[in-house]
Amino acid sequence: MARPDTAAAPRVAEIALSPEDVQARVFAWFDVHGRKHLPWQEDTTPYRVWVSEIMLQQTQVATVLPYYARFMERFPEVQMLAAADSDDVLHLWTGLGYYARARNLHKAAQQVVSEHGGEFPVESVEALSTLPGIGRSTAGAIISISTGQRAPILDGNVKRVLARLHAVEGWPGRPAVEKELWTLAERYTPDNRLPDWTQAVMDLGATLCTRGRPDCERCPFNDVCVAHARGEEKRFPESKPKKAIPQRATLMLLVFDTEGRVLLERRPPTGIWGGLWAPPLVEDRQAARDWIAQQARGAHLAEPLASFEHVFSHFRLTITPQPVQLGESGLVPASAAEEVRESGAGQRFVDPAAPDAVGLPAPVKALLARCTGDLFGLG
DNA sequence: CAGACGTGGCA
DNA sequence: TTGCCAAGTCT
Repeated sequence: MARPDTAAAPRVAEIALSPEDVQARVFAWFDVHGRKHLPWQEDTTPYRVWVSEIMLQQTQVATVLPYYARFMERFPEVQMLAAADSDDVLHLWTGLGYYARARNLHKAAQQVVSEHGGEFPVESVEALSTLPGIGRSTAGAIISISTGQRAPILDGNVKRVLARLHAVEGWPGRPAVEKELWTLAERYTPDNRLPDWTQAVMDLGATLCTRGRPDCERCPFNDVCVAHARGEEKRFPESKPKKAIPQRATLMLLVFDTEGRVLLERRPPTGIWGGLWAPPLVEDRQAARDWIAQQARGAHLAEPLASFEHVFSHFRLTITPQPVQLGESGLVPASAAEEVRESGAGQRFVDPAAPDAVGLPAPVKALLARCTGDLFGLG
């Protein structure tokens, strides 16, 4: 009679290969084509692997490389990271994005030192996952790479490989689909060579089974891959449902002191650019006037110099820089700047030419460079 | 569960 | 120029 798995479109198609066969092919491919000399592969302590895995979340290897080098030079051991000032950690993360990763990294380091005697709890995925910023996949990667214990991973690369190999229907962001992929990841995870396995499956996805132009010619599974057999490798994994992104607008107050330095405020610990430094952001001109009345008496607003649009994955932000002129003529009287400077904690002036001295969001850095140039041009 | 959270690369 | 998305986790 009609079998349900062929009558209705199956969510997951099976392949004519045992897990042992799959593992053997992956290892054979990895031995020839895998990446074996990335910086975090040289000395696979839990700490070094952990830092790399956090940086690599939603971030490509080429982007991470320089950040990882600077970070490990500054914080070679977890104790040094735990003892560091949060500004130093954020500074090293400037430009990498997803700054909650840096905040969690710092917090987790302190937990490892204070609650685990400086040793990462790598005895289990569950124990490791209690640290902030470490989810199931990152825990699996750290454990398998640094200890060799059997622990599956499911990052974007592995999702793509498995979704194509088994023609898994649905967007992997949906929990039900992700669950199917975890089941497959668990099935194929071997009992030996765990560090190689974890690196190999990610390499396969990152260098061969890529999103845009999968190189099926060179793929060790091109004879069994269901998506490839259907000529639909580009259709898997299915993409996220599109949604119109909302618009947000904000004014950025550019307050300068007599030395041409710009005022920064520390942004709230949560939300966009959380914990980083940026010029004060306000809703509208009235809020700008209120801010000035409170922070720098006697100042007045000038016209905006330029506008800047930054597109995040989930909203579009229009930033209109609002220079604040203090006093009657020229730029800023020292007395007024002094007033602002002393107005509260969480504020500081920095040289726009060297904004990297503190953690600063990339778009803000670009905007500052433009606007200060314009402003001084008026000079 | 669905949305929030960055940036740079690429077509 | 615009849209999509890359080694995910947290709320």
